[in-house]
Order: sequence, then structure tokens, then C-alpha cells
Amino acid sequence: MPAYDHPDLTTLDIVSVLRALADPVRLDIVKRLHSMGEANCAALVGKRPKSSMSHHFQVLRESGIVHTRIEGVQHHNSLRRQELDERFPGLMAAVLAAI
Amino acid sequence: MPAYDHPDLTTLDIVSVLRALADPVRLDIVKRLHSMGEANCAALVGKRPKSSMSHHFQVLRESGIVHTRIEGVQHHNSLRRQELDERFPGLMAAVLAAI
DNA sequence: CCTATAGTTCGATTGTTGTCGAACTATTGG
DNA sequence: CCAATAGTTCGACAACAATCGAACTATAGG
Repeated sequence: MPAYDHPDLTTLDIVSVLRALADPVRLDIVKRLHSMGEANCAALVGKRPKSSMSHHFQVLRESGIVHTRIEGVQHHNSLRRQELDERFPGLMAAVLAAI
Repeated sequence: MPAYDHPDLTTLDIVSVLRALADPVRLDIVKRLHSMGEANCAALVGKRPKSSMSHHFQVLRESGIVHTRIEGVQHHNSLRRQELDERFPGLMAAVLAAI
């Protein structure tokens, strides 16, 4: 229930962002978030266990790619698209186009 | 002495490319290649041993980011910029702008 | 031919990351 | 209050990746 803290735009690190993106599971999450706009974890869990997904969301959150909004029992995730675009112009567009 | 084989444009995989870029040493190499145009390994070796550098060049080569041209005893490396742009438009521009 | 130079290959080690089950926490509904 | 739901945390393990020294290969120059 404690709201997560998301890293500030200015502290985002390109290496961390690239590392976060350099995983097929997380790329898939990113793709879905892009097309769905916002989604809770359950909607993104394929066949993988919840603990794995939790891990991937943590990586995406800590690198600054994803924002997690807590609403009751659910965690709604969304891409921090505007902020990423501001910090790394063109990066997400290129990645999203590639997947 | 055997010329390397570089992966074909069409087989380039976004995950491999992102993984290759998600390392500070390799990002540094990419940055230098971008500004220098072409360089042999020695010019890019900072304080790191040659075996480490050899490893990083291999990763960059196999992911399709770098082309290595052998000329005598030297290996001249360059970014496969046009091909990358064709396959993943905007990606390298975004990464290069970020570093 | 001998040596220097440029880089690779090998093998060991260490550190990092992904995966997953099990136990836990928090919220909502009955 | 009890149970269901949504997700986290913990711990273990396996797979992978970075690092580096040492030995190797190949070319060029003297």
C-alpha cells in the first residue's frame, strides 16, 4: 500500500533504461502498456508467476519507464511516455516501432 | 585474419541490440565510433585490458551495431549506422543523443 | 628470421539477473 | 471476521555476462 516512489526525470540513466528494455518479457509489457494505455499487473501476466512479474515491474519502475498508480488492491501501470520523451527524445518511439 | 561475418540487417534483433547497448563500456565505444567515424581497437581501449575490449567488440559486432574491417594487423571498427537506421529508425539517433 | 604490434581465444572467477515457489501484506466484499 | 483477490517479499537456484591474465595467431617492419 505504500505508494512507490518513481525516479525523477532528471535522474534517469540511459544505461538503466536500456538494460530495463533489453529483456523480452519487459519489452512485451512495454508493448502492451503502449497499446492498452494503462493496465494492472494481472492483465499483463502471461503464464508467468506473479513473483516474476513483480520483479519485472520493479525493474521498469526503478529505471523510470513505468509509473505505478495504486488504487485499492490493484496496481495500475502506465508508460511514463512524456517524461521519457523529454529526457530521451525518440527513444521510446524507436523501441515501440521495433516491437 | 579470417574476415568476420556480420549479421544481416534483416536478422537484427531488437533485444540483442538493446542488450549490446545496455553497458557503459560499450556505450562509450559507440559514442567514440560515432564521433571518430572509424577506429581501431587500440584507439578505443581506455585502461581496460585487450581481452575485455575484444569481448565488447564481439558483442557489438554480433548484435549488428558495429562493422569490423580488417586491414593488415588492425581492425577498423565503425557503426553500421545506415543499416541500423533502416532496421530501427531513430534508435541510434536517440541513443547517441543521450550519451 | 626475429621481433614488435594488434588483436583473439581460453579458462577461471565473480557478479548480476531471471525464475519461481512459498509465505506475507493489504484491500475489498460478504 | 473470514475469505478472496492483487500483488510483494524472501530465499534459493540456475543462467548469463563482465573482467582479466596468459597463451596464442597473424601481419608488418627491420
